[in-house]
Amino acid sequence: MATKDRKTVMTDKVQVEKIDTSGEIDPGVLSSFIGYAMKRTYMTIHSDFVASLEHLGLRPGTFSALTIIVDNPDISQSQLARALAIERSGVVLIVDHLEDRELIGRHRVPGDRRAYALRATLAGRRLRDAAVEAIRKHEARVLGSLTGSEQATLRNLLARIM
Amino acid sequence: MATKDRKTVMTDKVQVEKIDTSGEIDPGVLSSFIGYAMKRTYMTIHSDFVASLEHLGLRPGTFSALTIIVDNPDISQSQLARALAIERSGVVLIVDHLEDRELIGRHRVPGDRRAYALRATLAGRRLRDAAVEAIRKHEARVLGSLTGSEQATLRNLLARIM
DNA sequence: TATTGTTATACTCTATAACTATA
DNA sequence: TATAGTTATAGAGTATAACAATA
Repeated sequence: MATKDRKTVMTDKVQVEKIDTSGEIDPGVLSSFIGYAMKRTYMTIHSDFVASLEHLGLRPGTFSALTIIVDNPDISQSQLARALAIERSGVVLIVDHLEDRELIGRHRVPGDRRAYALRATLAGRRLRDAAVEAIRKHEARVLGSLTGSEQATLRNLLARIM
Repeated sequence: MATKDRKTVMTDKVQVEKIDTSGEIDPGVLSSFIGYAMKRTYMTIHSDFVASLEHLGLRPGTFSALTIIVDNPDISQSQLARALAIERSGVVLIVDHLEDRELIGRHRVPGDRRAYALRATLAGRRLRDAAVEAIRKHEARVLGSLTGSEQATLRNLLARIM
C-alpha cells in the first residue's frame, strides 16, 4: 500500500524493474473480461478513425449519415434515424449540418408531404468518396498487424456475436 | 438556432421517381469496413454491459474506477486518471461519487500532502465482487454464440491490434 | 390516431483552463 | 517550476417530451 506512493519522477519510461514500478497500474480483474479488450481496441481504432476524417470536416455521425444517404438516395429522416440507431430529433441536427454544407438536399416526397427525401449533392458524393479512401487507409494502418485471413476471422467472429 | 433555410440545393442528376418504400436500408460501403462491424458489436455488448450493472447502481466509469482502486490499493487520482484514460478533473467527480457512497476512501499519503491514496471500503470490495459476477453472466450471455476457443481467438486478435 | 419533422430542454461524458496547496 | 487535486465552464452526443402539419 504505502509502497505505492513512491513519488513518480519524470523518467516516464525508464527503469521498470523496481519493486513498486511507480506508475504501473494493475488492470486486475478487468483483464479477464473480453469486453475490456473489446473496449480498449475499439477506443484505439475509434480515435484513429476520428483523426482520419478530421481533415474532411467530418465526424463519425456526419460521415455515417452522409454515406447512408449516398447509398440510399431519397431516404427519409425517420429511416435515417433507424439506420443510425438514434432519435429523429438528433437526425434533424445532423441533416441541418449536412444541408448547410450543401452536401445533401432535402427534397419533397411526391405522395407524402410530411417527409423529406434526402439526397446527396455531387459535392456530397465526392466528399463521401474521399472519406471512404481515408478510412481505407485508416483501416490498413490500424489493422496492419493482422494478416488478411486474420482480419477475415475477426470480421466473422464479430458478426457472429450480434 | 440552426439556419433553417430549406433552399433546394442543386444536383447534377435530377430524377425524383421511385421512393423506396420497402424500409430496407442498404448499409452500402459501411459493411466493407471492419471498423463498422467492430462498432456495431461493441455497441451491442456495451448496452448489455450497462444494463447488467444497473441494478448495482454502477455505470461503466464508476465500475472501472472502483475495480481499479480495489486492485490497486492506495492508487492516486492522477494514476487513476491515466488508467482510465481521462483527465484528472473527470476523476474528481467519479471519486467524489464513490466516496459519497462510502465505497472508497480518500486517505492521506505520508510524504506527499498533495496526493490522496484511494482505497476501497469493505462495501466497495463487496460491490465490486457483485459487479464482477454480473459481468461474468453478461459475457456468458453475450458471447454465448462463440465457442471457448473462438472467444480465445477473438481475445487474441483484439490484443494484437493494439 | 399515427407518423414526420421540429423545437426546447436536459443529462452524461469529457475536455480545457485557471486556481490552491503543496513539492 | 512542476505536480495533485479542484473548480468552473463548455462542447459533443444523445434522450425525452411536446408540438404542427399531414396521413
